[in-house]
Amino acid sequence: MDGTPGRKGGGMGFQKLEGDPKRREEAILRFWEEGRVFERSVEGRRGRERFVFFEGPPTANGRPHFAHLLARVYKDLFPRYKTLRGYYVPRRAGWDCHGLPVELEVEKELGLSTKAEIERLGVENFVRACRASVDRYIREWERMMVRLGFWIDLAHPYITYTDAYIESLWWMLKEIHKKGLLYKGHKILPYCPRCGTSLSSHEVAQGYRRVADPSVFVRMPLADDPSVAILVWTTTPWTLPANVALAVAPEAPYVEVLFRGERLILARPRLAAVLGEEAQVLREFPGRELLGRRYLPLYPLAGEGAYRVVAGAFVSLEEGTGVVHIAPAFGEEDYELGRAEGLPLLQPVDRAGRFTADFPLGAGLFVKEADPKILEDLRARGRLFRAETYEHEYPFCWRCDTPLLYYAMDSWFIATTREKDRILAENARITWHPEHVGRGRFGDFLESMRDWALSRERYWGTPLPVWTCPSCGNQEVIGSRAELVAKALDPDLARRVELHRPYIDRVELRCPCGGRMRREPYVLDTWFDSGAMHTAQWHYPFENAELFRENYPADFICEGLDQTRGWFYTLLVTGVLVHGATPYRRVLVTGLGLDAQGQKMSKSRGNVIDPLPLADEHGADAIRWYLLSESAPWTERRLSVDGVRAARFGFLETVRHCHDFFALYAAIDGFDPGEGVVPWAERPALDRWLGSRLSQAVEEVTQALDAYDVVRATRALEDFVDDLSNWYIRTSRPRFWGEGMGRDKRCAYHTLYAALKTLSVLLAPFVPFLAEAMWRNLRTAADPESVHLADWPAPLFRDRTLEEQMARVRQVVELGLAARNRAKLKVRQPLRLLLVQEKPGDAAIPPELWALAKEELNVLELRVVPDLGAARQPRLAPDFRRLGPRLGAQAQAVGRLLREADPAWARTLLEHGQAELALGQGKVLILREDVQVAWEPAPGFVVEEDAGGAVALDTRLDEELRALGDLRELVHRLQLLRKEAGFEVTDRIVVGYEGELSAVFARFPERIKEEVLAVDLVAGALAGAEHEAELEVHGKRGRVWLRRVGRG
RNA sequence: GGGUCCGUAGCUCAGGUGGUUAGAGCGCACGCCUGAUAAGCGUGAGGUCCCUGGUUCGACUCCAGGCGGGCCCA
Repeated sequence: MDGTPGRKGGGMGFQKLEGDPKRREEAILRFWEEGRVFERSVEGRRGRERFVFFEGPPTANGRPHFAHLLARVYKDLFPRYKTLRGYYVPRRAGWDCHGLPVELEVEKELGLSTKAEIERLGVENFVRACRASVDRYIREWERMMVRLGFWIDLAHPYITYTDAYIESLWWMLKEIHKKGLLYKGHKILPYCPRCGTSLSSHEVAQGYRRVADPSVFVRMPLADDPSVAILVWTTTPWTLPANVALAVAPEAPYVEVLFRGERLILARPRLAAVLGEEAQVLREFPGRELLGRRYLPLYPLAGEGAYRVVAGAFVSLEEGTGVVHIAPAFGEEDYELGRAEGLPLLQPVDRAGRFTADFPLGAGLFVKEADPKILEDLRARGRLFRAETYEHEYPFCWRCDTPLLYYAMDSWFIATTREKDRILAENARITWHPEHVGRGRFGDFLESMRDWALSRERYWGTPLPVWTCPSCGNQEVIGSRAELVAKALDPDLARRVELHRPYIDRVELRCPCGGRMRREPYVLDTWFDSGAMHTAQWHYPFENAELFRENYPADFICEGLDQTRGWFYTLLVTGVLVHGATPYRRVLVTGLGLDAQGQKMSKSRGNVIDPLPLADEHGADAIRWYLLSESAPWTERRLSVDGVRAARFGFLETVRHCHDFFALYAAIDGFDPGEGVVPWAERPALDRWLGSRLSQAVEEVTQALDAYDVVRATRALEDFVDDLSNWYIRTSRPRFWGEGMGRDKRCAYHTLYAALKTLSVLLAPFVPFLAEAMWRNLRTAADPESVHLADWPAPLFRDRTLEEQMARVRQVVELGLAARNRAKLKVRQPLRLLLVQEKPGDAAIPPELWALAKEELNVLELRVVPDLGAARQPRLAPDFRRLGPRLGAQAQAVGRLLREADPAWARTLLEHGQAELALGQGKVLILREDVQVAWEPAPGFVVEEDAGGAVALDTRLDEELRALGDLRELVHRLQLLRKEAGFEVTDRIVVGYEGELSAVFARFPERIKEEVLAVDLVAGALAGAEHEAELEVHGKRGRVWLRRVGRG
């Protein structure tokens, strides 16, 4: 690695890891780049079974933020994991470059807001700006992906704006055309007046919002009897000028009522909701009686055939009045009905969403802004019955947030509905995580499928490859550049033209009739671009037929829930229509990213977190671990910086400390992993336990990842690291302190080494930087250079008995520590005895495991006993229901004596079932049944008990224990002084002492020398001392001097 | 209105197929340990497991209904 000032030890030169996440990760990034590690991790598996991953291309129109990372971490995790498992996992980046989002960004940049302004600037200039904008954002994304360690081939991405990509899209469209599924139609479509184009259903789906709209009831007086009015309801008053008919349900009951002096007609089921109880029903009749009745128009813009009542199958009796206002230009049902009924089509609104001169009252106003004016007018003319507001979901343009209008438009469609069954059947073959999205949300969406409105009247997009002859109406769908050249009037132009507007529009085709065919001036819905990547990324079928075949379908894709209607849909549809089968087998759906307040994190809300500074502060690994371990991928996530910090300090730093502990001693001892390996079966129980736990971790992580259960995998890793750090290393520390390299120490080294090395591989897919840093430090010359080039580990062995025994011992330790805590006796004070109430299996636990508990609890003896009788004493409570009747007046006195009874006497009673109690001059015979018993600790004992067991701690101190306590305390102080003096852990010293403490030095000279690495202890002041201090241990004062004599 | 998910400690979240006393991390309080040390550990306080009803010997868990929230669709 880089210049970490680690201690160089033996041959391996183990070092502590760089502690600063930014410096550590940047060093790893350099290593990866210089060593082409990603490329090698892929190429090294060439020839093995493939694991196919498709990258859902980010839209290159904004900077990446924290919420974007959510799917990204899983998109990186699984390919990395599969690579370690031995699969060949090539994966290329992709960039979604076309479409409204990009145009919008550029419009903002150039200060444009209408299509007219774009035309004035020139489409060529505009399109050039779009490409430049895309290129700029791609670089931002690349920067983020590199820094966070997302491994994907950024050098060879698929880019949707290239001619090659576009050519593949043309080929696909032609295939779809050949199947008769491409058609031009005239339909009512959701339309964005600001962008000047229609939108497809999956685009509309992105933009629903809850809004308050007017809720308006209007009177429509009958032409032949204006004293009676039909009551009509609408939430879009601006469509009223285009009204040409009213629709009723012919079979439903309608009523004419008297309400506050006027006569009104509405559906019977709506009466109570609209008019309350007040209305008086004059007559009831079926809706069909109203058919053909004429009414007085609000605005008489239409001529013949308008303003009559017609039948509508869709009329709802659940809202409004049961009479629906019909404006064929502004609603799909209205349009269809208008065609069927021969109603005129009024279109008083222009393409920018403003009223035309046809409707002078609102001329020039945006329709929604005209609402108040229309209402005011209707009120003044007595036509307004009631106006309220109404909260409902209304679609807005998913990009520019303009309310969408429904317009009758010419548009090109893909007849997806004709292949619906096929698409549904293919969806059934996809494994969804979570399962309910595929069946519920996505399945439902497929069920309600509509034909895909494919064309956009815009500029920066894949041009629709359809040419039409103005003279004969002949149409050609072009499926390749070769075909274009062959049919072009100017083949030379066709050969070199860029396949974008405005260039492509200059290419004209020769029509058999002799006419000059012009291109239909549309571009494609950009979702077609990304949805077609399964094919277009290879420039198939013009190139790479083999690659295409090997990579279809993908084994795994992963994107956010918002892609249900987006990429998941268009990918599936294009795949099924063109290739007849689903393009992906398994999909992992990630949830929305919210901010700390629970608001969706989005650029427009301004609540985004920039991942790069966060990565620099806590590390990309911390971001990853946070996202991966906190909760299931598909849950909605509140993203917080605190969570990232917690992931770092709660887990990653613990891992690093484990590694650094090893590195510290391995360097001192010159540990060589190739030497003196002791077979696992011959190692101490503690080591075998860790080996078994390690194997358990390997099993669990493997199973969990195979099941795509990431949280379970991270939990298994956290549990293992906790055991490693808080039990294995904690209890093994003294094993690393001794001189030389004895057998036990060797076992400890090899065990810890194996655990850390395997751990680094297990961690590699999750936290690739830290794992790499560990691996780089731990690997031998025989190991791959990078952990990401290693093989996934297999479990070594499991010893479940040993795992259970260790769990039991740790439980005893917890109880013992709790007892100490209760007794307020610090662990540094040695105690005589811990009694453990025996549980099944205890007898089989080997002494070396119990020894760990003794050590941890600092007791001289640990004894497993059938019961804790010796440590407890009974306390009696008299049962007056028995004593009263028998003893009468004496009962109270006896009761008092029983309560205060000597424990020894009480024990006799319990053992023999009866005992005599001295009462005054006489005696009373007390039976076992006469008392209730509560057990309390005997003097000198503390008993600790929980569901898992019970222990009793002997808390009595004698002279020896106190002396040992003094010793331990003194040693502790001397260690602190060593640290204070800045000595290395290997420095040998001489200690001088004087004062009351001399007694402790004199009593335990060898123990002290050993513990504090002293070669000599000298009574009195020490000449040339480097450090000197006043000490007090348990009331004994004194003075000590420390001096180094050389390194060990 | 329909689909779907969620509702568990102050916060963020776990809790196959129903089973003693509902957990973790963070935060808080108290303490411990310290040759991993600008680290580590333990203990404690803190819960009507959204509500109501049902099934059951037993429901956080299953069923029904409701309330609240998110996303999506009409």
